[in-house]
Amino acid sequence: MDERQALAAFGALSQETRLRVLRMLVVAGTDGLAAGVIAEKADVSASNVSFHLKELERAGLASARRDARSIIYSAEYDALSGLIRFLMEDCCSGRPEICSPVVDAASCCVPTRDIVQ
Amino acid sequence: MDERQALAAFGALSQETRLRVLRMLVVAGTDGLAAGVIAEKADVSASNVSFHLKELERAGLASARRDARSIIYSAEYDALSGLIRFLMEDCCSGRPEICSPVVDAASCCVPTRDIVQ
DNA sequence: TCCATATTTCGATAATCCTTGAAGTGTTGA
DNA sequence: TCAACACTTCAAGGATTATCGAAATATGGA
Repeated sequence: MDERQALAAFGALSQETRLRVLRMLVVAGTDGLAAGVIAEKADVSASNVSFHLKELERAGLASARRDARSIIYSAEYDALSGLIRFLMEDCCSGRPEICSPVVDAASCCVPTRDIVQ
Repeated sequence: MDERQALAAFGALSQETRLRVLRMLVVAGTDGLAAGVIAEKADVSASNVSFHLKELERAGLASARRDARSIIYSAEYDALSGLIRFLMEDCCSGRPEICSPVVDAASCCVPTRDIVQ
């Protein structure tokens, strides 16, 4: 992830509806969610959710595929973890001790003793 | 870090000058940098850098203190790591396997075997 | 084929954000 | 106290972003 992509991603996440939608998509997993379902869950109009989904897509944080009449959106996990790594590079550069709380938080996901190398 | 703070932080980081300035501050460490130095490094006008520094401050990502004629800005590491944790919660919620690349990246900072508890 | 469904695109408007230069505030040293 | 310095604030303008409703596109079923 370069600066350009990071800027786009931060921009995408800086809007309330979009942040909520992305979180929905993350929870929904690889199955994704139809645009209509997202609109309903987020309580916004069809055209508005479409606008925001496009923004998330443009930023690389979501992707779309058609399924019959619906268009299914899903989170781009690689982009999300790339963004986290981008932030961590900032955070850690020159100051390794800063990141330990983050690493602690990460340990909720993957037991630290299982990380090899 | 709640949604409100995260939105503000993402907004702050979604602008090129601000992202660069924050990275400078992170590298500069707790000593921080004077506004004038930042302006020069970032190649923007005094009033413009002041505007962006205020935004970073408002988002909780930087703080200011006066030192003689200068105003010294420094990165708020807690906010930064809070933001990373916020993103990780999103990323991991329901999908623990996603975070492993992030944890790998984190291991560059703190040797995983040193994390106790 | 025709209609209903699901979503996107468009055009207009409102809102927010960024930039600039000029004026203002606080600090130091002569 | 006055001038220079370091920075901030202000007001105005331009640029980008968000929202809305209406019209357009694509799909599936009767």
